[in-house]
Amino acid sequence: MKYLPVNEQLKLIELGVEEILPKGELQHKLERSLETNKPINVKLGCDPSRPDLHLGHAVVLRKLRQFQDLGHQAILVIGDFTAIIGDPSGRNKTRPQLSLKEAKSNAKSYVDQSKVILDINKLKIVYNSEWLNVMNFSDVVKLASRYTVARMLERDDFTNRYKAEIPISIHEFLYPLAQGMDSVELKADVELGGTDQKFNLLVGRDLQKEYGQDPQVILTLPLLEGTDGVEKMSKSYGNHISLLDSPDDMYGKTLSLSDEMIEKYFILAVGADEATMDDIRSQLSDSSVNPRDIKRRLARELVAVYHSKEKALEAERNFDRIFVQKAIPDKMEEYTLLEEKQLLEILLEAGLIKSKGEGRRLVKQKAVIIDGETCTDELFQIVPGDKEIVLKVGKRRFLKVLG
RNA sequence: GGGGAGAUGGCCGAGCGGUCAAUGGCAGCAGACUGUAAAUCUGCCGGCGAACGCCUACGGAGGUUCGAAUCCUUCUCUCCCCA
Repeated sequence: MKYLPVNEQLKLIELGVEEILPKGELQHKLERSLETNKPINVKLGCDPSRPDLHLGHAVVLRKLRQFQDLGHQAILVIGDFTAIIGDPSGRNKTRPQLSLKEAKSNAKSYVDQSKVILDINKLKIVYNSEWLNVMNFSDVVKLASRYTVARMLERDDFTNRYKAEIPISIHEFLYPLAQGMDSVELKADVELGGTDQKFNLLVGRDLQKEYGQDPQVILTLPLLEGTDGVEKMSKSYGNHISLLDSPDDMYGKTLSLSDEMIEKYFILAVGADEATMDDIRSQLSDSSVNPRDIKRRLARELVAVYHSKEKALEAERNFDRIFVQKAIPDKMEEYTLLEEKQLLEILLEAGLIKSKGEGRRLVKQKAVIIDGETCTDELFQIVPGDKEIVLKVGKRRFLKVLG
């Protein structure tokens, strides 16, 4: 493997990064790697407590990919064991604990999805239950003795919860230690994570020192806010753009972002280079350019990254048809009607509404459209006929009813 | 071990025997305006039912009462103070 000169590697690595601690050490490690012609170990832990990945995860995954492209060894640690503890980071509550089985099955789909970003052939995938699940109580005691309560309480989230009199369970203190053991086990040179992971990453560093290892360099990446532009992207906040989202959804959700997020998304989600960013920034500050058009470009590029260029253009055409010309999409869910049925019944079965109560409300609010006509009758019946009927609920829920 | 406080809808938080499917805020949804932006305004916001209404719900289980989120018993959980 031929490596780039250290300063060039550093320049790339630093892109879009929040913090590198300590930076000098990273340079050191890279220099040594160059001299010995050996890759450095770059670790990224993932929490398989949710089965699907979104753009927030993509930020760190892309950084890991970058290390792969630079010729280094990327290690994806599936935190199947740590998921049964539940990461307390950034939470004001104890996390639900998963069973090892649930974690494993989530992990599977996680790895599948990460193929979009990572070079799976060069990726080392490990499960931390391999070493954590075999530790016995005395091993845990020994491990726990290497850290103090005061240091644990340095964490904001613990301090805040403690002050707010919100419970903190003892096992939550074990989370950073467990994650740190991963670094020891893997002899990680670098560990990546979101800024909310800083504490956990530093604990890994400390533990490596305790175990006589060369401590890892920690590299944190900014957290990407979700479509609401406020909270960090998370499925539980419902503000995420999933890597599995269809091109249409991905495009649409991107356009619903607030303008302030455009720049950040270009850097973190698209991975735009400096030249592109200069261009984006100058357009954003130019009052004659409508931010919407820059956002459209963002949406196109985003879809192109996770799907393809063609899909991106198609998504844009669909979007324009639906939201600009207010027409109907050319592809939509279909429903085959066998007998006369109530409209609400159909919508419920097709999943366009959550309950009939919701459906009634929507009809009252003039949000249900049948073939372009606003429906005002909650009890409307649909009879199977020769021609298809298009049902629309709200702005974006469509259903084609076939007779 | 002792003493005190508390557990309410997705979240925060009122209510403290009927008028409570439960004030208010946030989030969400729909409509208007737009660029599926922001801001703003309006409406909705447990389920079933065309509707009178019925069912489920104020940590769990019992009980008192014509009637309980509200009172009692007990269990579970949390926080605080003392040892």
